[in-house]
Amino acid sequence: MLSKAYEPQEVEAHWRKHWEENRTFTPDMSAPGDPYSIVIPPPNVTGILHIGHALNQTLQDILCRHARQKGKKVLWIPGTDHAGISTQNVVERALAKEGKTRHDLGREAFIERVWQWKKEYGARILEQIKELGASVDWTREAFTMNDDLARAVRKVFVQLYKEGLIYKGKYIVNWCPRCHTALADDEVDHIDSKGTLWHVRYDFADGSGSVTIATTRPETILGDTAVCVHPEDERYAGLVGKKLIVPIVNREVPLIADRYVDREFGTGCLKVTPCHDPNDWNLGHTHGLEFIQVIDDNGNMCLDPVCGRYAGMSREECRKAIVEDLRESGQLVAEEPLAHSVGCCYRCKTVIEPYVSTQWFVATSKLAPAARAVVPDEIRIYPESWVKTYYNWLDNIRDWCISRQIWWGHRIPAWTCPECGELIVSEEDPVSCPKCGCTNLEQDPDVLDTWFSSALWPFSTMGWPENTEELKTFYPTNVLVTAFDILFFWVARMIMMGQHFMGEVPFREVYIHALVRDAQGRKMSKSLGNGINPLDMIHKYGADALRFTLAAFAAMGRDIRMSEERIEGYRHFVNKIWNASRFALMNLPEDREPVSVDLGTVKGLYHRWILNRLEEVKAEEDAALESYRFNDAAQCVYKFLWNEFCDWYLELIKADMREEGRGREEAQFVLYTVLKEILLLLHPMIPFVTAEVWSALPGHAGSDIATQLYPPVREECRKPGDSDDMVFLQETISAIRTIRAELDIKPSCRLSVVLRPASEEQAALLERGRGFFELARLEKLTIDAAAHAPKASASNVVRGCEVIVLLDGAVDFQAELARLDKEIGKVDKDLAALSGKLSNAGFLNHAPAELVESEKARQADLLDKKAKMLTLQARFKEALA
RNA sequence: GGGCGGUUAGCUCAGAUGGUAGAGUAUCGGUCUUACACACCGACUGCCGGGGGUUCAAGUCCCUCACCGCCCACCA
Repeated sequence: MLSKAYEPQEVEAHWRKHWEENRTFTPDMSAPGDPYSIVIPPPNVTGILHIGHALNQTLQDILCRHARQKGKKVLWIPGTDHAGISTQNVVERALAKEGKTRHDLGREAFIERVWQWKKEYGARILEQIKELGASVDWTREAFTMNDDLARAVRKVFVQLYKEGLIYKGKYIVNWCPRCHTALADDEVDHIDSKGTLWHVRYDFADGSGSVTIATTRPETILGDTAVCVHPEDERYAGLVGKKLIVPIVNREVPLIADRYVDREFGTGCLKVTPCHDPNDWNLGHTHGLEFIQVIDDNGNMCLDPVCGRYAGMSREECRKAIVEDLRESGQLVAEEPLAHSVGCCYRCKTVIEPYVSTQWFVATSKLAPAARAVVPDEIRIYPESWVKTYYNWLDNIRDWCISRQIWWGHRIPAWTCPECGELIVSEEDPVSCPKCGCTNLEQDPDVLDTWFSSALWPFSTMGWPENTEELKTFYPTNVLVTAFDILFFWVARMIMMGQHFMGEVPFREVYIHALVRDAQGRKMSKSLGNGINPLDMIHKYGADALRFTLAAFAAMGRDIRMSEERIEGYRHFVNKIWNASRFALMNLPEDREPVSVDLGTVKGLYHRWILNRLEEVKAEEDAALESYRFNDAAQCVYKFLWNEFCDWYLELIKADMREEGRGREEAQFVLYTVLKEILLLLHPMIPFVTAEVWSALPGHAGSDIATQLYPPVREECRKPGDSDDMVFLQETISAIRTIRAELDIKPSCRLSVVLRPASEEQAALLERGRGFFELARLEKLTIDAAAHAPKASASNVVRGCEVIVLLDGAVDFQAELARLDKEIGKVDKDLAALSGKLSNAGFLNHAPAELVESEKARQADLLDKKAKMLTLQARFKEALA
């Protein structure tokens, strides 16, 4: 027998182990069924599971489990990402504690150290994914630095190089002086900050006056090689072409003109430092300027003589010193505060330095048009609102800098010959220079951007470049589930690579889910310490409760504000499932399935009702999941189980269960059927408790719900008419309960009730449902249209049927009067709205006839109700008089 | 500077294709009615951000304003 309250820990551990040992989620390649596949967005090996992962994986798991139920052959590939910069940082920090740097170890030893670290901690995040219950195929676990993925990376690199889609060149790139590496444009975070705009006077060389430039970076003055204005700026008309003297360094530079300059900003006059600003870099090239580097790769002023006394200072120190010097020399004309955004390293938040260096690039600008064209016809993005963002990014894309000056990552497969300078790009390590035969080749020291290997993930994890069974069966994958923050880093690049190398998009659909925020709406982050740790939640409330909460709040296109109370709330739901199941098990045969009965012809109205509702819910959930409306799926089953199955159905069959006979057999079989199917409906969202209960069902020992199919449609159980009859009976019972509660009559006090049905049919229906009124705790029930209404009675009207509760002297008569007034007031309010509608010719002429009819019926019903209630009220008053 | 999203019950949020405003939680009242107090029965709460428009009908579609939040962008 199941314990009284659900205790998740043991149950979850048991099923996790069961599924892993039985390889339940490793697809049988020879099995029939359409393939369905997802690749997991690989979390960083350095990472620990945060709530965003939990959401991401829960949603994928729901889709996978549901697909299995629909008879599909499902492959969900797990794995991790080597996360170049961030992993290197983590290991470097560990080294720093030992007082060492990676340079003390040397490249090889350092990489060895990272692998060691990965071995030790890399499994941690995977363990955490297991705790969530993710039904991934653990036999196919992948890692972006594995040998087979490395082979894919090399092949892709070499081919793109040969096609001219990868090139090497000297450009100005985003440089993190702390991580000591180049970064891609999208790895730069722009953080708003308060800066200063300094206005500095530059004098003409011929002594004929001056211009004033505005800059936020005076330290780069040392590298100025021009001053630029807009060609049509009248303030500077006739001055273009003259020479100016750069302050501090006294360099003579030209005043040039370019339409790039914004006349409105600052003084409309711009100093040009081609080596230290991407725009100035462009100006430098179009105007043939001199390129002078003044800041080094550590963010310090170059030791080169050009920096003079500032050499060796940090950027910040130099800025201060130069401002002071300019102030002294009188060339600082003005300074004003300026709010602007500063580029920062997305990993360490250090201010980015634009830096000229030799890097490798992917010509994404050439790959972008094809990637753009497949949306929305070949790839559908949900919610659709992200399509625009996707287009916008691709339309403005610039080539992707893929080389990183770090050690941890896929080393670039390029070698240079020290003898003749030949550049060799090759899948296999070359032994000698094909041009001069030199054997002393040097491999490029850089590694690839982490996202380069991630971009291949959908096919590299399936064994590409081999033409594997997996690829043949499961590529392209069905859907990619991710948060929007990596739409660009990852999704767009996967599409490009998939198209280029597989000749086919990597997935058919993209589902962009919410970002999980804290209760104040802030992004959860380690630094804020506001994260809800999913593991804590799992340990406290169970994985099922966490998962269901995430699913229930995963409304499309909105962020989720997560708080612990919600998880606690849904823990109650999991417990409810447990207890409803316990009740069922107590009332079912212990060792065998109940005798089956024909569900299409069961007699009890409540059976017909619950079976009909079950059909509706099955269809509803299926439709919701098919269109990624996880919250709708969660909510419809939630309500069905709690408010219909538990609150009404289980209560109603208690009477049947008391004695043996046909009634009990019917009830047992319907109960058994409905419970089983509810478990199936819930299983994708709530895998553990459903698995446990399933295996406890009679005749189900050893059966695993995870391998069961979605419950089939039972057309013969669709009986909306019976269902509505049942609802009428429920409304009648509720009316009695409301009277009891509002008049403060103890539940233990059994009531006498008179029902005066509005029609023969209603009378028959009430008679048929007579037994249900036990739920209102009655002593005597009279069903008779002609029955006399005793004067001392409380009343209400349900669908024309008068509900009259006999009162003895103990009740508060004033309370009943007030209650009647309130009730009549409600009716009046509805009537007012309705009659307005129905007296509107527009409504009568334009609205669908069906609607007009039903509104008229409602009006008639309400008028009838009001009349009856007024009569009852008058009678009641008489009794008081 | 572009683009996107939000504004619904005290709180946190649902409300696909326009047709009587919902859930959890909180609050109030009652109940050990033998599956569940992680429960049950009932009650209460809403000019659906402001204004305008389309429509017989708008929380839902259009315009506009306000305030929040996010994303993108080479404002020196």
